[in-house]
Amino acid sequence: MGNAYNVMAATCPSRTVLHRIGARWTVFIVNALDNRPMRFTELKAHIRGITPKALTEALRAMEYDGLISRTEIPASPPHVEYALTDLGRSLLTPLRAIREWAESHVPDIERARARADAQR
Amino acid sequence: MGNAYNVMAATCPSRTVLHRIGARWTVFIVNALDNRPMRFTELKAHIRGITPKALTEALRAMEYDGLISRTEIPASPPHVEYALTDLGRSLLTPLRAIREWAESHVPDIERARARADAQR
DNA sequence: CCCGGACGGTATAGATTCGATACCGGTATC
DNA sequence: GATACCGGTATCGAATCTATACCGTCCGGG
Repeated sequence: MGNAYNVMAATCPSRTVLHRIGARWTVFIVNALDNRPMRFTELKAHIRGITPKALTEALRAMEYDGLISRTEIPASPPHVEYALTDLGRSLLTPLRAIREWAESHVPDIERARARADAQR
Repeated sequence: MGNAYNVMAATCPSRTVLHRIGARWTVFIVNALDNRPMRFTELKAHIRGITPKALTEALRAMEYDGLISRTEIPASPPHVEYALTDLGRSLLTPLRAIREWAESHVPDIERARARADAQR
């Protein structure tokens, strides 16, 4: 059956969805939460180079879209846990594929860039 | 075998690769060039809402990275054709998956957003 | 020869987002 | 009481993206 949505259409709602998936840190967060929930500082340590502001914004946005859940745990000391929702977990396969493509094609891209640089 | 690259490392070159894949228009362009080369204006018409500047920049960047090729065809009238390279074609499968995820999960995301909005 | 249109872009300005850095309130531990 | 960790905010300047207007080349028609 055909799909009701088409990202190529300027005003299609799938555009905003795609925009969120493609946002700077989404792929990192989904991959990081792959096999267990994590706390804020844990995520920050795991995803090297992310600033707390960027992490906060990404987590809030993903929570808003139902990709992750934020749970305050009233233990002592209290802390916060972020976890993938079912919806977020369904993103895991495609985003893991993206991550793997990136990691496995670094030499190809670097070769292409070097060739392009040399051409001038 | 383990991978030599890891996107979670702050300075890993795979970061720049991932950044390019995740750039605003890459997924659109790769999907558009799926089964045939296209000309500039054709791409612009196909990817609704993209500005010529954004398209130019995205195409240049993707050419630099070896994902697409740009060919000036000296016919009459002369024109320009953009096509996926082998490397670009290898991105097709993961990026098509992303597109399909976006198109098929619109209702889920919209429900989540509505629920979050209602909560306040 | 001149006009108009299609093609493949540039130029410029404004809005938006991003990153770096510093700071902060609450809780627990020493 | 001092110190440290957690989960963030605040602020500001730099980089990026969008909208809009414009442009040179080539071509076909009149």
